[in-house]
Amino acid sequence: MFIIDIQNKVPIFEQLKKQILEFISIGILLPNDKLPSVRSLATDIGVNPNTVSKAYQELENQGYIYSVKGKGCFIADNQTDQLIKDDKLDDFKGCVNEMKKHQITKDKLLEIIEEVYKEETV
Amino acid sequence: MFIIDIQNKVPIFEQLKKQILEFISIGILLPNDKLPSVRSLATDIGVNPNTVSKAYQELENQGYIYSVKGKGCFIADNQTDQLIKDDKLDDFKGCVNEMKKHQITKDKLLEIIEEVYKEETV
Amino acid sequence: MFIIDIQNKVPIFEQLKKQILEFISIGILLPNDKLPSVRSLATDIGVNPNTVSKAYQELENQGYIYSVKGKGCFIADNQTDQLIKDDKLDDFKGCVNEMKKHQITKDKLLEIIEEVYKEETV
Amino acid sequence: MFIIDIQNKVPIFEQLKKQILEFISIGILLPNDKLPSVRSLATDIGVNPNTVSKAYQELENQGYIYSVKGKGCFIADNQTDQLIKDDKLDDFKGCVNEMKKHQITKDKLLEIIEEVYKEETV
DNA sequence: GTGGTCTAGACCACC
DNA sequence: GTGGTCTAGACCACA
Repeated sequence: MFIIDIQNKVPIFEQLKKQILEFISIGILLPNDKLPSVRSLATDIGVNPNTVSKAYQELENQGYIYSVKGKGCFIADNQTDQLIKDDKLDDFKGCVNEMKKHQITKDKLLEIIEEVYKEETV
Repeated sequence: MFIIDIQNKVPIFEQLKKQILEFISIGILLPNDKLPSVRSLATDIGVNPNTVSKAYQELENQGYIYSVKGKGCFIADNQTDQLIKDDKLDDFKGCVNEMKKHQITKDKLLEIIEEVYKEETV
Repeated sequence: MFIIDIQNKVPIFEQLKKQILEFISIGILLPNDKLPSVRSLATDIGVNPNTVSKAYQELENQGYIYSVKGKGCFIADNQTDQLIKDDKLDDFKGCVNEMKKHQITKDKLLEIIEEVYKEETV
Repeated sequence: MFIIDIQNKVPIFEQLKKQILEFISIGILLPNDKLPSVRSLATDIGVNPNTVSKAYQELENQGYIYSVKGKGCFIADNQTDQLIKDDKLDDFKGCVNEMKKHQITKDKLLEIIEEVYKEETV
């Protein structure tokens, strides 16, 4: 289910977080769905349990999931997917600002958006 | 001329690289222009010369500048500004792909672009 | 395993890079093999860890190895040995061109090649 | 007459030396020919006179040229061109050894030599 | 434990 | 003066 790339510079726990958020955003993980246990997920993707634990803890601190002692971790229910999308849009805005700083024209950006959204989803 | 934020988590030498690339991209630094010397820039922005040196060396390895022992560092002359913009556009494309993955609509993105490009440049 | 000559004018980190590339080329170091840790190698060959680190980082930037924080450095897996050999052959071509410029005859070169390849490997 | 590339990593005085040796090797500069004066050559190619002087001094130390006070520098006459070619062949031998170390086959090298020597001289 | 960044201060080659 | 290399020793993030 989860794919992590050890060669990638972004830390493993961040990759995990990102994928979980993506699944929530898309609707694969719904509010109150149970996440895999730290230990099982760790062995599944071949990483240290501490790493999975760190990802879960950060997600919990940010309110995207909640943990129940002795039961596991679950997706939070308060418009989580919308919060995630807002975060992502903030990222996008930052990116656009970068482009503007480099004096890249609006048209170039629109062109790229058209191109990306025309492609079939893989 | 250069502003670095020592508190920021992004490494100082990366901040430096980014600003130099920005200046090239905008046209403030033109091909064959001389960059400040390692030592002078280091004292200017209050960091160790090694840190500036690392930034310069990485820029050189990436072909954006060239260094001449005993003379200084200079902006490379091969359409450097265009190469930088292309790199940036690649970043943007990656970002748009991210948005698409999160099932964010094209309209949202267009909206944000309009918003950013309407603002006065600071 | 690695031998560096501190007297030599070629920088230590370059000597290191060269030997690592040689080992990859020969097949002593295979894709995804782990390189010695920065610190252990540094003490082994009696240099500063920063020096080893610089060698590793340059090899990474050039795509020959990849590093994972908290785990170590590993040989890259994309036909790295072939890429290195191609680089070397480019060097050779440049060298032959030099000889031609100096109006050295082809026969002289062939003679030397025979001589070198006849010798026992040390 | 002389072409120096400031962007090149090899020091200017080395580039100069190399070109003078090349001209001797080819026969453009003959024994007892006069080399341009340090100052005139320096202004011609736009470098510091010290740099030209250093090149000349090293060539003199190595016996390729001789200087006469108040008159200038001249090409030495004792089989200079042959000495240069021998030096170059030593370089070539070193290069071939490098190739052998990387387990590159003799055939590959022969192939490249054929290729280079088939080309028209530019 | 690992690699990555940074400082302080030294020495060298080149111009 | 310039950039390039190296050491010693520190601190951080990641696993």
